[in-house]
Amino acid sequence: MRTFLLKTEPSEYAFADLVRDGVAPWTGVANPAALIALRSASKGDQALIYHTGKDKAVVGLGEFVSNPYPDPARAERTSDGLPKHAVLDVRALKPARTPVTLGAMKSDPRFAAFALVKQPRLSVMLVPPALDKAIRAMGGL
DNA sequence: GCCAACGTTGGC
DNA sequence: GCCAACGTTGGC
Repeated sequence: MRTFLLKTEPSEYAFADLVRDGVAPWTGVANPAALIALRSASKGDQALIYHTGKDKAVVGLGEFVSNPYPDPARAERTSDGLPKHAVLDVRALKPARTPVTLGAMKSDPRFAAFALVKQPRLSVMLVPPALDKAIRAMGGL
């Protein structure tokens, strides 16, 4: 089981919406690096859900309940003829007891090399196990 | 195939 | 609301 971080703008789709929906396809990933990360996920992997905008914090935990599959809403193909956009179904597991803020991660030297901090605009990334543990400990997840 | 112009993301 | 960082687009 690996853990990924998924960014979302809460005014568009918040963790609370995922809790309400139970399971939802994680759509809208267009950035190539984010798509590579998303395609590397599999059923059973977990996802730290991060709110951009005003919150700027990991606010909850989810779990992938499918493997990546082509986004049925997007017809674009790569030059190889493969579907360009991928989607996974995510199930809400639980909210963070305490949101883990970007500020808290930035001020913690363990996170210095973390993609969330180092690579602006990347919306899907693998979370290294040590940082996954740290975030879960900090957030009560 | 380069790269200038433009668009988007997301923290500040 | 601003703008830095990065992607994408399109003319050449």
